[in-house]
Amino acid sequence: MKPTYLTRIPAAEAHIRATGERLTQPRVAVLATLMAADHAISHLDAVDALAKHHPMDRVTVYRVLEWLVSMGIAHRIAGDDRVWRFMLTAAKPNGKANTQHLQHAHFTCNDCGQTFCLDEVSPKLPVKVPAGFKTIDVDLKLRGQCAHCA
Amino acid sequence: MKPTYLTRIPAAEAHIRATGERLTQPRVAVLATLMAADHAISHLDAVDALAKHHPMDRVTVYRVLEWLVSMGIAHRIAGDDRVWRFMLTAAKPNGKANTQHLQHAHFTCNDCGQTFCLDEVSPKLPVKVPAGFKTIDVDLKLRGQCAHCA
DNA sequence: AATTGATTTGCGACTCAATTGCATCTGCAA
DNA sequence: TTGCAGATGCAATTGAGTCGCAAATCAATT
Repeated sequence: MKPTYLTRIPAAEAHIRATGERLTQPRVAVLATLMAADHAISHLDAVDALAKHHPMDRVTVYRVLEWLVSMGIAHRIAGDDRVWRFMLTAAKPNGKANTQHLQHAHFTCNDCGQTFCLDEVSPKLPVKVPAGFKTIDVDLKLRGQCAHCA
Repeated sequence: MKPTYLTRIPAAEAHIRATGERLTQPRVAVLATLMAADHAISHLDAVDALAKHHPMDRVTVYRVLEWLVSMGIAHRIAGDDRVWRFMLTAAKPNGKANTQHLQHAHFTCNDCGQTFCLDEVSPKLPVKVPAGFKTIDVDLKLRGQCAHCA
């Protein structure tokens, strides 16, 4: 069954409660929206999706998204169009759970424009940094065609 | 010797002439500025740097930068602050020429904020894409401390 | 050297994602 | 139930990047 906004609400509530922070309607609604998406969505995507079930101010959506990132529940991806996109930290196109936290790998489809999270990232980097450079964080971005558009 | 704006002008002129396109003052000045930088610079960085030797309209700088990218002379990097940064295609922190295909690997220093291009990128990707996904382009971004800030 | 015509540049106005300030509201604990 | 820190809504603002158009510039040709 495809996950929908409504079926995600209980899980969203539980997830937010687990943080120990305040449980608010906007937080539940935004997180449920994020959970219902199988790819990274922009702030505007979220506002549009929310308008149907739970309309709220754009600024609130920005702030909730930012809060979710600060809680480690979601992460932010810089798109080629200068628009942030957001995605659940654990979500993957194949539905597997997240096992590694060191690196992010994203795949953006040139045709439909959707961005997916990839797992199976090996800790071995294909690049050498110059002497004296110290790597702390890695972000790998692929572009091409997703399975749906191929 | 540290490359400066003035010493880069002849090389910039030659590079632009080699494209067969029109040789204009703004193109020379922007390219020389890019050549004088050992790291990726933003549009605003370029405008500020140019103000000293060759002030020009900020829109022109945008257009020249874009033109340099379309000519393959420079490339564009999406920063974490939603600002594009530009860099000579061949420039590397160690001065070596570009030899490999695994497109771009960049290193951004968390302390000074500068972005460098990395070479020695192997064509082996540390990630498996799901079945049906076809990778066309790759962009690898590292964050950490550069040699100067370590 | 002057003419011409296509490109490029400068300037102003504009777009749009994202942010900020502030008054009001709300979740939660006492 | 109440108090209040923290969250939300709304309006205004910021700042990178873009667009339209008139004026300037490059380079090919006479």
